[in-house]
Amino acid sequence: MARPNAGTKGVPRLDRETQILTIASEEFGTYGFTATSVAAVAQRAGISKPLIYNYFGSKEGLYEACLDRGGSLVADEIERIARGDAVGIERGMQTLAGMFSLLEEQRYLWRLFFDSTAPTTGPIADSITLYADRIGKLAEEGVAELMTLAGNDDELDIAAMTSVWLGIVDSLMNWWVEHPEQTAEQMMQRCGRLLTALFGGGG
Amino acid sequence: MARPNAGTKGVPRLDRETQILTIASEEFGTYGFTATSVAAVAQRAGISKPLIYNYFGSKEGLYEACLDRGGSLVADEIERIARGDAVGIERGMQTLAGMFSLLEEQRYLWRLFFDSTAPTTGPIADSITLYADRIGKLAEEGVAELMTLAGNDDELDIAAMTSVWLGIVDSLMNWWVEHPEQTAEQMMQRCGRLLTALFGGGG
DNA sequence: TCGTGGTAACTTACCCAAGAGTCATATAGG
DNA sequence: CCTATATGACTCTTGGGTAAGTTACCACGA
Repeated sequence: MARPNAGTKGVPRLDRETQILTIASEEFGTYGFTATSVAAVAQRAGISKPLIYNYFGSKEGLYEACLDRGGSLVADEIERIARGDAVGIERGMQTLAGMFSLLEEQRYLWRLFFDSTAPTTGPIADSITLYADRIGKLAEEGVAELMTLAGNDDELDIAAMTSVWLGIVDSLMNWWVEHPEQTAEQMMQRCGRLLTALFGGGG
Repeated sequence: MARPNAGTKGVPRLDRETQILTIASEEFGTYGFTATSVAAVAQRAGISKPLIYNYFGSKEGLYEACLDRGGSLVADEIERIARGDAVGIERGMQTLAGMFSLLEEQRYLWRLFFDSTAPTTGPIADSITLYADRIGKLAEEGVAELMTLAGNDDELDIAAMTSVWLGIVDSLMNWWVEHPEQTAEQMMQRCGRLLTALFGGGG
């Protein structure tokens, strides 16, 4: 039977994998794990579904590969900033600045680790936990420093504040996704003004 | 053919609808629109799937009914607080207090309006927009007041800050869901301490 | 230079499970 | 006997996953 194009493209596996991962990350990050279909990724990549299964094994395998690529990127950057000597709010602002400049061209990446539609058991959950914990741990460390400066070392307070901080980053990332024309630099300046308003407006 | 229990329960329609809505709201709020199955709701209610379709027409109809019940509840409360004379951070804290005491027994309700897996077109999207806008508008009003006090009236700044504020509420609600033993009163006191730490720790 | 066979890249057409939605029918009570 | 309440057993679509085959290219011996 005629099978037009079968095997005619000859793209090396690594190149193809990279292309698929880039597209898949964007789809997963934009629509979430559940709402993303493997067929849609294949179509956007201009290839057929089985090729993806051939290279990544399953939808979960594909998501995991996306996580591994994006996770190291984000976690490494946050770790780099954590090794600096900024503390309290200043450390938070520097982390934001790092995220903005790192993710300017792939803002959706942030959402991969906080996707509520991803499986909660199995290898994906493990991988998410790995990176979310790595990110969360650094966040908690920064928050704990801030709280200590204020004389508060209640564990639940720190946990709640960490959750709030991650929520703030999440909100800003989502807002940024919805305002594609905003540059990383503009976002950073905006955050500075918001902070000023917070401290000057009603406290 | 034998159909055990068909029609034997005799529960009045309104009672049954209320029971279904309570269960469905919890499922939708906990797992999201997509991940919730009508069959699961039916099973938890101890009835069959067709009865739900008979009363609510479709899965979307069921979700819409949940939104209508929960939306008025939440939006009314926030509006009540907005009519008070608190401004700036104080208004934010009062809104939080209102949410905590209103939703103590149904914390998942908050998530109904910010469910990323819900349809983005059709009647559901309209209904979500209706309530999310009502809530979002009040949030924006409060944020705008705060910003004005600080001498900032940039529209994008206000929009971003509103998004952050809603993200904060969202984080706190999610954290609360994961800490069922915490009372509304404890949450409120915790928020007070977090605010203190923020202003005392690194600004 | 020319087969020729092995392998990497790739596709069509299918299977199958899950879940939304429907139909025809059954029971109880006024 | 008529209506409201209720159900078992379907259908149909969507989407993850697979079997089996096709094409291009390259190494290698005659």
